[in-house]
Amino acid sequence: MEKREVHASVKDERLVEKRRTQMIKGAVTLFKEKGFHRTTTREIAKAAGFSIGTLYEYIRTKEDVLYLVCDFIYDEVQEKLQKEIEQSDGTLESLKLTIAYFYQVMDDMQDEVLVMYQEVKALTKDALPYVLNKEIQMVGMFEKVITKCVENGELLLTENQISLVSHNIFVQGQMWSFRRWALHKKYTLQEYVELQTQLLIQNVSIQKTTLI
Amino acid sequence: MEKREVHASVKDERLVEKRRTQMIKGAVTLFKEKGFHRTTTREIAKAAGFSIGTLYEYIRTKEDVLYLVCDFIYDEVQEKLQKEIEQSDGTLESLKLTIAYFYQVMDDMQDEVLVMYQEVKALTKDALPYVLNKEIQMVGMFEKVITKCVENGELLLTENQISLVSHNIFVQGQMWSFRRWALHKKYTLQEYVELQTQLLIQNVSIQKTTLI
Amino acid sequence: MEKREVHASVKDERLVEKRRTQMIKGAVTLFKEKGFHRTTTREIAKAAGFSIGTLYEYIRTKEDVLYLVCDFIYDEVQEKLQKEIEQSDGTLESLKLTIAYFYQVMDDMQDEVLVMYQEVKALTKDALPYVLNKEIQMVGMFEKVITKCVENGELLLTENQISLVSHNIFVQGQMWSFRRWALHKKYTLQEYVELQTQLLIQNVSIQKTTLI
Amino acid sequence: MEKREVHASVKDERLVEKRRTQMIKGAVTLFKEKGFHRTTTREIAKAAGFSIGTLYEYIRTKEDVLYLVCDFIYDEVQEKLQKEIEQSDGTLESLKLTIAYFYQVMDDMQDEVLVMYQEVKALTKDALPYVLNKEIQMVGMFEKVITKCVENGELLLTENQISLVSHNIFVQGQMWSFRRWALHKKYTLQEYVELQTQLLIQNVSIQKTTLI
DNA sequence: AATGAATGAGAGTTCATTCAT
DNA sequence: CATGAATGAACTCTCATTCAT
Repeated sequence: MEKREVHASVKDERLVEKRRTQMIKGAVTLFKEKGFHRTTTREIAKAAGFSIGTLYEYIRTKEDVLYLVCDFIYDEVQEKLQKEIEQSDGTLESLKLTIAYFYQVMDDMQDEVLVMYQEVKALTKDALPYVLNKEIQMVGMFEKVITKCVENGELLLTENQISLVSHNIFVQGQMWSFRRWALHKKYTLQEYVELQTQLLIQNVSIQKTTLI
Repeated sequence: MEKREVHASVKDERLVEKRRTQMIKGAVTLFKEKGFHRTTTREIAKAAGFSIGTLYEYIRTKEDVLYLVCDFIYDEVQEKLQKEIEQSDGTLESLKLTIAYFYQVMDDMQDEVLVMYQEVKALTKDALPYVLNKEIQMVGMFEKVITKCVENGELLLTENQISLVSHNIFVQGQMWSFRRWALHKKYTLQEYVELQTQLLIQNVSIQKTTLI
Repeated sequence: MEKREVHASVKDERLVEKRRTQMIKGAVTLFKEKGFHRTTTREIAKAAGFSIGTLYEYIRTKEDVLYLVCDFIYDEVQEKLQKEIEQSDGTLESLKLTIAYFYQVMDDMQDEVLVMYQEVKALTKDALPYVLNKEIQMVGMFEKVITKCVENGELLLTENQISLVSHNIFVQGQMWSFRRWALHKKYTLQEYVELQTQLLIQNVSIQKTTLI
Repeated sequence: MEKREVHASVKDERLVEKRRTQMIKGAVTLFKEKGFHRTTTREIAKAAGFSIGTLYEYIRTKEDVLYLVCDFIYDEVQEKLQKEIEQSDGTLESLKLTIAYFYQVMDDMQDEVLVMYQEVKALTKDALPYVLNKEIQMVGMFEKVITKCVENGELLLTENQISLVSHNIFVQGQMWSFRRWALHKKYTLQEYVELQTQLLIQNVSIQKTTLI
């Protein structure tokens, strides 16, 4: 699925890139604080460091900002994850590392994740498919790694199970952000990763020792 | 934690109850469709079947509606769950039934769950604690059932694990609503319950047979 | 000029009288506190000790309340003044007493005077003439007393002067209410009366001693 | 006492000044006609010649308009009076001229005076002290002029009397506006000035001739 | 390319008034 | 006669968007 183009009046691509980066950075902070709907375009412009007039040289509507923010966050997460996943070799150990890495990214990008998670529904109908597609892609990445493990004989899972486990991993990564009020009190990131990994993987692995 | 009172100008408690039910019902439909922020008070009044003036006889601000909706949904879910959980006897079978029942409730109340899940963050700061407390209570209910199983020797879990598993169950219940675009395509509710239960419980149970 | 009739649905004249007295009393307190426009009909009803529905059994519009309040205050002041004035015998001494008495009434009815003075302009166009007429009557009362003094040879004033002095006396009586923030700090009522009387009367009196 | 700043979103000070002048002019006309409470913000905007949105670029609340109006009128009156008073040389003649000039200003600004006089009480609690202070200042100006006359031996008045006479002058100036329904029928401005001056000054002056 | 003043549709909320009980 | 729930017109204020400079 191709990227939705956000119209800019300004021609200089370099400048567009630069301004949008400023914009996204400012917007994330604001959205985290007060949510998309309670944030005004003026505030976004100000946080980005330019005037309201200038803001509208780089977007068409306020929702474009939200789209750009979501798009940016997905890309960021996906890019990071991609690199990690390419290194995965189908061993249980590498799967664990991938998951740990993903949770670490979720922790690093807590604010962004929270914003995205809470505000996607505010996207217009025509931006939604693109965004859902992104989610599918990301879940797909986990599916790929897990499938490798299964093919490798390290895990015993049906296709349906693979898919659901992937969803679970993904959502539990987000959970670290959106239920931080409960989880951060009880666990450090390390503990959280450790526990979730135990619950998710160890138990679905082919238990060699017990089988003997 | 005591309930936050929402002020009503109308004295007749019966009537207040009745009107608020109408209001909540209408509001849920609208919030599901367009979200809290895009729904106007006039639309809420109309959906509830009375005039804008009447609406404001039963609430003080628009956010009161959101609070009432959230409060109602929590109570509904909790009440249903409570009954089920009281019957649980600490066997694995009854735990499975409890989870299945919870997922069924989540399915029955899909719209409500989605709304609540997406709009809680729109609540005013002073309503949030009450709502988070509700979540803690509900997670606590699962903790209780699971603890029973552990004490019964049916499961082998540390306290930390019990807590996390409870969070997972709860979130995976909501998942069925908020990721329905992905999950409902792949699984029926029965399959979803079956799969999640397998992943969650069977693997953490004390595997009697394999231990022999 | 005849009294403007305020319509009441209730027939029992006694009751109407009673209810309106309650109403006026409550309204004065409220109007003093927050002004006519910021006072709601509900508040008036409550302060009067009955329901909003009952309030509207005794008036037709909110402005009727204001009219009744103004009418009541004028009547009260006028009645008191009338008695005093009838006793006036055209001596300077009795004029002074009349003025002192008037200022005393203004002091006793501070709240009412303030309300009336500040809210008359809120009266509907068709109530205004009646109210202005009341003012003319009251000024006229002073004119009469002063004229007596002039005829008695106690004062030397033209008709124009008599009229203006009467206005001055009247306004200076109100002043004691509406400039209380300044005057009450500096003077007691006695001092105020003394000083104003000096300035007003002594100096326009036929100065027998100095003429000798 | 420093001026209360009324917030404007617009930066250009010149423009703010200009727009506010338009606003005040329009508002005075409307307030005179229907009073502050019966005038809507839209009407004010329209009378000022711009949209409701623009109005709110220059004020924060409707009450700001009232404050600006009052502030403007006080400043206007005070400025005019200041110039006149500086020229006063302590002779009775110059005092008379000052008073005459003040009454002339009150006549020129009839509408404004009426508005201010009738609507000050509608100001928010936090604007009131500033406004009362203005009144004190203006009364103070008269006190100064009269004191000069006393020091000059032209008048024989105690301090208390000076203060009260100043209040009287001030209120009688306003009277010309707020009792115009009675006074304008009977007197021309000249006559009014003449009569009030006689009553106020001639009689408190040291009557040289009669003392001989 | 950047600015920010201007716009006005539309939002939340209030409250005088009515009328069935 | 008394009540108070219901009504909706009207109000203040906000804010996404435009466009002349």
